[in-house]
Amino acid sequence: VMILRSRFLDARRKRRNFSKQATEILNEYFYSHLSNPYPSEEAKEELAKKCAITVSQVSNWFGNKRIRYKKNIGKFQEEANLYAAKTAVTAAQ
Amino acid sequence: PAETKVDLDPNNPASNWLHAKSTRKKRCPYTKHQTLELEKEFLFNMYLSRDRRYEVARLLNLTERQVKIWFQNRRMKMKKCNKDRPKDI
DNA sequence: CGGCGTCGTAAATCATAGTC
DNA sequence: AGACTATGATTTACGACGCC
Repeated sequence: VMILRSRFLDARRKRRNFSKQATEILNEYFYSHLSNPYPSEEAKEELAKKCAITVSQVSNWFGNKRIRYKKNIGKFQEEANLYAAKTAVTAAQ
Repeated sequence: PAETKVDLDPNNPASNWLHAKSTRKKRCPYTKHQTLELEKEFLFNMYLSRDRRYEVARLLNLTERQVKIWFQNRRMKMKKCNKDRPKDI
């Protein structure tokens, strides 16, 4: 039992990348809240539901995204423009 | 008029959400031995008395503050595990 | 007031997935 | 296959705030 338990916990590190749609949703939120990319608990829950992942995973994603973005804004410029354009189109209609 | 340089801070992207005090100690991963002993102590009791904390810190060559924070983090970890996996195995 | 509690996070690091 | 990069998760260390 303890072995099974520990294996389950270790399995958290055997991750799979999130789906393309999930990453899309998270990025849309991140780049449309670039001035304050800190979703509230409620917003996290909604994102988690839409992405079919856990709230913890949403928190992890934003933590990683914020630090990696800040560390190299240039590298994310193209991505930033892409999502900025996308949300602009969405807002337009 | 090139102006091709990347905007590290001047532009509007507004990365005002910077954090991190300059005085913050760099994260220093603990050794297997330190972690194992801390885990054993945690198994014994989730909350540490002042005396016990002093002893553990001395034995593991950590500061009392580090031991205190380790226990705080460990309790949060336990809580998070319970939240992500409510059911029993 | 002082010290330890939780909560949310930064930053570094880990471990594996994905790509070339 | 192997080296290298991307990415999700975990580990230290605090700041903010709460309670006694």
